[in-house]
Amino acid sequence: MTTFRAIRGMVDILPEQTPLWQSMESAATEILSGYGYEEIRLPIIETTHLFARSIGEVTDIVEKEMYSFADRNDESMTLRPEGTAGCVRAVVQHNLAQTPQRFWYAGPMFRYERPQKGRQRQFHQLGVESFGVATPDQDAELIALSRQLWRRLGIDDALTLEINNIGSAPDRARYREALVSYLSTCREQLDPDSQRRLDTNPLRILDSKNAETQKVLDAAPVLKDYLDAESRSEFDRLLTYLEELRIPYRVNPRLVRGLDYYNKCVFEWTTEHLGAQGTVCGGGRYDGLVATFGGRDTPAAGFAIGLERLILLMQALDIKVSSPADLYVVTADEAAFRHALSRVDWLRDQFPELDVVQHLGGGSFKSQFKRADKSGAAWALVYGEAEVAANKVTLKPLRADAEQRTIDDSDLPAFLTDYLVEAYGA
RNA sequence: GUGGCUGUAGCUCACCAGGUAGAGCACCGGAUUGUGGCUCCGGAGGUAGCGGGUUCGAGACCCGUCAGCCACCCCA
Repeated sequence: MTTFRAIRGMVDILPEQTPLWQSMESAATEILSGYGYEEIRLPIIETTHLFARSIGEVTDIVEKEMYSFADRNDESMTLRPEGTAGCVRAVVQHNLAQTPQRFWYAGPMFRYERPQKGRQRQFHQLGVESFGVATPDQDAELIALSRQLWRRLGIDDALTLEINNIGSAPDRARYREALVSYLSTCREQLDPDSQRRLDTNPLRILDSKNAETQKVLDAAPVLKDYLDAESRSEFDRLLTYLEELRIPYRVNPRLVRGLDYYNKCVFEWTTEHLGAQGTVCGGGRYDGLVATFGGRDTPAAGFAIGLERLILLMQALDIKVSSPADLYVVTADEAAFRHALSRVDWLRDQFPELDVVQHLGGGSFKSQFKRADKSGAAWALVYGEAEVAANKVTLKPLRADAEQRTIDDSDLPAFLTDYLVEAYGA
């Protein structure tokens, strides 16, 4: 007999965890719709070409991290490693961005990496994308929105904003040339990874963690000196907006994102609490991407949140949520169960907001009450022989320190109405 | 993909020059027969990740493999 396990890097989210996920998701969707962002749902599989084109042929994601396979028609398909490419594809395909648009989506992403804390092969992202606004007020809104979410979740203090201006594509091309010619003179002093990147993706050398490499970089040309006046003044405006919003930030001139489509403002929210995988949220502007997918030239910006990392952070900060039941129904025997069945069913119709757990599987009153206690329910509804005979029900408080009482069936709705007001202020 | 550490009950972990496994929590039952939470008593649950080797004998030693963790790398 073979036993099965989830495959490497694919993680089950168990019922114990889902309340935390749900509370995080509902906070996020509330905030997003509060800002006027609309949900868009996209396929998990796209053609391989779509990702290679947008993320970049020589990026690590495309070179070695994609789950790609030939479908039955021998076309190369890929499980999406990120969401922006598919979103932009949909925007172009359906011509959605004739006027400015705000979208969001959430779902699983796939990258073939070595699993680690905060890094899985299937993980979940919440993506937020906006199309059609070229000015930095859009970047500021995206950052402010994310900060609202951190506040709502109670993790605001644990996150810091890093931000950088990587300029326009032509700016970066000129800088790239200067950087390559400088680094080529001291190629020997670079770590092997950086040497390789010199030919493929030189800007990524900037955020190398290698100490020797960083030393070499200290004397390297600075990206900022190659930026045009427009992107500089836009970046300054963005910083002004952030100050207006009282969002602390750190300008990190070596913050370079690993996806080729970014330009101008890029940012990351990072934390110290998660070890090496400390980036919880990352994004920036990608003004050229819609056009490279064949759409009308449309400015755009967005970010993605790593949801597992958010959950990990909430757990590190000991943030808990729980939603125990309201009522737990205890019945003495088969006859009492049958008696209670239609009454409980009626209750569910009349009070849909109540969480009612009915005890199943029989057992002694004692064991049923033990379960009732463990369910976290506020009240036990007890149907015993006496209650059934007299059309009554016993209400036993499980949380509060009070006496149980027995009331007529007909008084139960009034009791529950009062309970709901008391418990939820409804 | 590279290097290091780890892998014993559902969970957190112990034991032992190598002589065929234990604790706490959780779970189930009981302590005058219609009542939980505390306490006490009892019970169930492990082919010691998997495969191979050394040995009279291995969970303990060796090799392989799978998985997790940490760092690199990468990014969310």
